Amino acid sequence: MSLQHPATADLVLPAVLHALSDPHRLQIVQALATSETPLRCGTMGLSITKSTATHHFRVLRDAGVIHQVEDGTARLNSLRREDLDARFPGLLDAVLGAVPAVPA
Amino acid sequence: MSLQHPATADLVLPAVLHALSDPHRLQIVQALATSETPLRCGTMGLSITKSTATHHFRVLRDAGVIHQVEDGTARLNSLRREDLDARFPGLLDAVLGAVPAVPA
DNA sequence: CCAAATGTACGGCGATCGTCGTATAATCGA
DNA sequence: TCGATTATACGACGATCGCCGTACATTTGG
Repeated sequence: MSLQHPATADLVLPAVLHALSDPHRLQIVQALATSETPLRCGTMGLSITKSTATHHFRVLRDAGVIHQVEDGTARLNSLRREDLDARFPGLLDAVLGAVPAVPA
Repeated sequence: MSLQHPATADLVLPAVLHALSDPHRLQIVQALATSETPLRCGTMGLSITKSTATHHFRVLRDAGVIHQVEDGTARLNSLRREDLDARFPGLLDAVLGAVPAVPA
């Protein structure tokens, strides 16, 4: 049995924006965006406990920002780029472009 | 004494996204975006009490999304378009483009 | 001057959020 | 088989959120 993900048409803006409004979740999204391949939960350098990380991944998945597939004991995460672009054109790119925007 | 607004350089993405993650606040932002001139708080058809509205306007102002100037007993609200575009290029447009995206 | 209008401040309410610890399930490697 | 690894589930905690009612401050108009 696979994991629950909202359909593209069911993505709602407030939920997506809320999912993106947490620094840790933004870090996850950025890590996925800069990766060629799906990433496991434990490989993103999050400075939080595993249970908290699980919570954040769930928020992102429930909002439709990421897609998760089980792979043994691990879980492979990927960005739902096309779905987000289809539903909210330009939004993801704008957020990703703004994330590293805290230079010296 | 005028109202407190964060400087453009002090705008932070999570706070802005959080401010935009509420339907009522999105409604305010959309109303301001589609208006040629600044709008008073009471002219946006919000189905909430005045004190709740005050709260939402404060969240938007603290995040740097809107600008408020006092005008007699009223308060004139405007979008900080240029500041947001400078700090987070494309973000506001993407959000505004996505807002009416819940048709039948 | 007084009343109406506009919006804020304060306090309270239930709900959600972010965090954690502990316990648990599932898979892989020795 | 057994232990290590990966991640979840559950319950708890304080903090914040969204909402409201009431009281208040300020300005405008009669």
